[in-house]
Amino acid sequence: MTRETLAEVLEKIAQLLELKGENPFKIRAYRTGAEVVMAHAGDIVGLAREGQLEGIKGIGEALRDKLHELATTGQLGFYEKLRAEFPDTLFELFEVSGLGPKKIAALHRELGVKSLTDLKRVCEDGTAAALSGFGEKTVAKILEGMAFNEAHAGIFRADAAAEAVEEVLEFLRGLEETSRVEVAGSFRRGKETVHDLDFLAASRKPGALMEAFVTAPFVTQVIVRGETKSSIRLANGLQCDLRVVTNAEFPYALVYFTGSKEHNIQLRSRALKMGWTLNEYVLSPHGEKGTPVPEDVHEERDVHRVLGLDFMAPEIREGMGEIEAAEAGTLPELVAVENLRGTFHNHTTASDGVDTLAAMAEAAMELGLQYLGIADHSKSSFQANGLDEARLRAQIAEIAAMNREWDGSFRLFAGSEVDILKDGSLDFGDDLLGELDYVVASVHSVFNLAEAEMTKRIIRAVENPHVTMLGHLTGRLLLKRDAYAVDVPAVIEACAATGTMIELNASPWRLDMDWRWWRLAKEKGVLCSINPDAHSTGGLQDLWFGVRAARKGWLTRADVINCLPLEKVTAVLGRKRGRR
DNA sequence: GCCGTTTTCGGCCCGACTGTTTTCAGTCG
Repeated sequence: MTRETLAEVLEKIAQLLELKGENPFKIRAYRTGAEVVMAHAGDIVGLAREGQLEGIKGIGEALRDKLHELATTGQLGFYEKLRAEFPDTLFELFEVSGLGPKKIAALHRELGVKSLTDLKRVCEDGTAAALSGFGEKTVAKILEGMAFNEAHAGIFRADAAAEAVEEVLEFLRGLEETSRVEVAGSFRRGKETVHDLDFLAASRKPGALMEAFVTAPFVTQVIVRGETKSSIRLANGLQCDLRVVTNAEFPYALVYFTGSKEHNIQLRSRALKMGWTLNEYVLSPHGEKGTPVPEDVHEERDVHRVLGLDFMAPEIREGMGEIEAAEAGTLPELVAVENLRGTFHNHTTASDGVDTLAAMAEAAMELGLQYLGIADHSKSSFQANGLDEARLRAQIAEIAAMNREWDGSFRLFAGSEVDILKDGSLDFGDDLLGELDYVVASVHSVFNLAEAEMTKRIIRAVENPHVTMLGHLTGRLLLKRDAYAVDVPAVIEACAATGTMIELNASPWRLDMDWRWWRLAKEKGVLCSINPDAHSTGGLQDLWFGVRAARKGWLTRADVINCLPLEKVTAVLGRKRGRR
């Protein structure tokens, strides 16, 4: 029994109660319970088993008993009984944008809809549109939502992929048949989403290695089983390919299977010009009077070296000028996670975070950071329990008091993630914004403006001298919600003109602003802030995803404000206000 | 279903938007 399972069952119960149209506050109690279970600092599973959940806020008598039953027996009668009332496949419908519990319940009750297949049918044959509360537009929206999901089916965010990578790599590294193993493909290149995972191993006993791989505990399906290549599927549906080569082939194979395709094409044509032919296993003389092949190739960087190139980090291998730069010796020294000295844009229990100010600070110190910026939501973000003026002023005072305690060894910066309202004005007045160490301005509402209007709105916010940085520029949620319409280059231009930084939101759901825009931003002189948008202490770890995206955008430590040490960062935070 | 206290039950986060309605329900953030 794991923490995740406990929380999952509570969340599932909440969904089932929604379908039944239960009291919304009871439903919320189960949701809160699930969050509390996930966020609890101690051994929540052990406590549940021992019946020691007393005194945990959000877990009352009923949830206490249910968690105890679940932790001791692995089952929960109440849950099983609820589940029996609806088909399991009905839950797929919750993933469709525009469909909530009421509509799903109606579709199930009135039309016997049990699955996505049923849903599509009743939408297309007109029966859904005839239901009370439904209409043409509703049905069109549902079909649109289904099409979006279908278009993104089989794609996984980097966080889900990262967990799988860790598990598979650990397993493969533990095998005696494995001499070397790496993850390759788009995951290694730091892409924000992946279709599948590519693993590459070197071994003298490929047969035994393959056998171990296809019978590993994480395998739910063997798709292909061969001597040098096998494909399996994990429980979450992610496909993992393993290719096994010899030690001598490994550097070439790693280059080849890391890609990208465009990068590889350019590399191969470069090899041709030098009298070689390059494939996934070897570099060999090309044609009659081919060039003799260098022998000292043991690592990936040796492949680059013999081709007359500086080492190119996997993240920049997108065929976007990296080979030319590697030849000229002008590749940037990419930012690394160890370069980060602090970070901005983090939430606490004051708004919608699950950990306190003190806990967040503690976690930042444990990560070796020198400072942490707090930016809870502002009052218009009701759903996130945004702070009003009085609560924010209280938080500023609380932060000041904590900073006095630390005596300069660590610092919290008092900020706000202030809502950019529909017209581009901000949720707080300039007087209050002026009391903060820094301000992140973000759009959280009215996503459906026309591009010109949205662009104008954001630029107006950026022009406020108190806005230090722009939060999650496009509002996208990967695989869930597209970016709203906005002219990104125009916003970058405005940020450059006003001395406003742009956030690289490191949450694996966002990774916004997208890596494809950072080279333009850098060229314009816009500073980046890699922000985890952490809603818990664990969320600070998302910085890792942000750094990967920053590296894909060719950013160096000089381009990222939170690489600055504490003694230098304050001045840069205040630079925009100072230039008025 | 939880919490806090008024110690036995009432309050629990709010507003915009959309589409279906004709005054509001559902969804989303």
